[in-house]
Amino acid sequence: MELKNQFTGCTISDYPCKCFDRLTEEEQKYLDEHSVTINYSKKEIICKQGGFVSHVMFVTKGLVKVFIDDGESTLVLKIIPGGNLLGLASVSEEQNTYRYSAQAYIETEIKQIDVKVFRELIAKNGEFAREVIEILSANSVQIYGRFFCLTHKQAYGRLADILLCLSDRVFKKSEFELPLSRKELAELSGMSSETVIRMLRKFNEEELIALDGKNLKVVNYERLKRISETG
Amino acid sequence: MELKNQFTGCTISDYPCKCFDRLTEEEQKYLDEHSVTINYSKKEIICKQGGFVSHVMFVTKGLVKVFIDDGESTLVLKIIPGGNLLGLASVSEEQNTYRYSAQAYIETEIKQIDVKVFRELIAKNGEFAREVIEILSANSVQIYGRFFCLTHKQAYGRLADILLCLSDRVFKKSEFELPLSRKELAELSGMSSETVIRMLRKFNEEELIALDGKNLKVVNYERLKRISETG
DNA sequence: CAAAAAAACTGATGTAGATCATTATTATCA
DNA sequence: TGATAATAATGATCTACATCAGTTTTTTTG
Repeated sequence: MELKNQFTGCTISDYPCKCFDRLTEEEQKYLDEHSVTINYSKKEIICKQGGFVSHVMFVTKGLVKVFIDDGESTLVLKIIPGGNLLGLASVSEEQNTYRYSAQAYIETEIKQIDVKVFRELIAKNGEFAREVIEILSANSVQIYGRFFCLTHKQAYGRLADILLCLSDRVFKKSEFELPLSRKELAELSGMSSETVIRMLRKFNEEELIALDGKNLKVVNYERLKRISETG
Repeated sequence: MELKNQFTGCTISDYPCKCFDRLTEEEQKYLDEHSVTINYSKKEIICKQGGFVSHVMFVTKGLVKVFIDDGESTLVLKIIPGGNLLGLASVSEEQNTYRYSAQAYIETEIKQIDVKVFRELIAKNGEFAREVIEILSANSVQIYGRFFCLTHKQAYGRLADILLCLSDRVFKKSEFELPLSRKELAELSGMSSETVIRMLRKFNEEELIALDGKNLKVVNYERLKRISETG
């Protein structure tokens, strides 16, 4: 009976990017002709908040941090693993500048798609447009959840959320090597790195996780989930 | 030289809703035939998070609060004055339930548009689809700003932000009658109502605003702006 | 219009998590 | 490979804001 909604602070949307399936073979080819693939190494900036938009990007592989900052502090909007679009909001003609920055957490491959071509295809192919709208909508929902998480949950819950997100959606296994530093993890869960460190230790001591340096294993999924839900 | 980006916690997007202008006369008529206008009085719920989606809504006049909650606390995503779409994310077929609730702050008139018809028009009319994408993108940008504001600014800055937003975008004048209670104002700026009350008094004492009950006047716009920017 | 309820206000107290200061460890590089 | 820098870890302190507990004012309603 109890209707307890839950919002995960999960940083990625779980809606798969299917928009390219909607293109005809010809359109696919046209798009490919106006695309180019680039590699970024760890820490490299992929696009900069405020800079002119020229491309919509597709993350082929890797892991990308999408964030905004005001010169003093940083808010991570989401992280994008391979198989997802990046900078989709830029298809908007009103927004000729990027509203956020993107940076590679690890080695990352990006397919840059000419934004004009992308726009053309939207106007021409209604099914493609529809799928783009699906993705934009899913992005909104993801942001809402993360927004709720960062504003209304306490630190333990936020950290639990991020760990579950990494395990469930990014690496898709219970044991993995953390590609993020404690500081990056802190930024991601909206707290200080000292707090992250203390809380990770606590989780480790209570055997919710098994942590050894960068190696992390989710041991007690259920309790972690409960912490994520209760705060 | 200093590139100091600013994010307003402003709760509404300033991008005008122009999508209906993209419809042909015939399409307009078709849409109107599948729309209906409803009036809501103060505090009435317009749609409920989790409920089935049947309509996209257009706020003809009034003021609407869009929020999510987990049964314990509430996060106001945005407030929507007359002239804007509500529940646009619902055009997504994947999301057959509302991801947020909406409630009237004051007497509000809503035009309900059959979501199926709305979707049809998107698939049929590329220009319409493009404009819908514009709006979705603008919404994202607005949410990012608010997200940043609520997570990174301190209480004085958040409150200043909201007051400026009300003055600049909602009422479009420097003196107006607050339609929100202190509690609602608190919810909107992500703090307790006691804190709102104390801070409003402080703003009043320092003559940044002139406050008398529900009547509010922005006196020192510049300083309020500075407070909103610095924290 | 009196009584009840809700909203506004005020002061006192508590606390989650930031900040600061320092040491230990790991990674980087000449 | 040793020197240097970055990251990780830990304890002590500090603070912005919430929470609590109460009073006053305004609004609602029978």
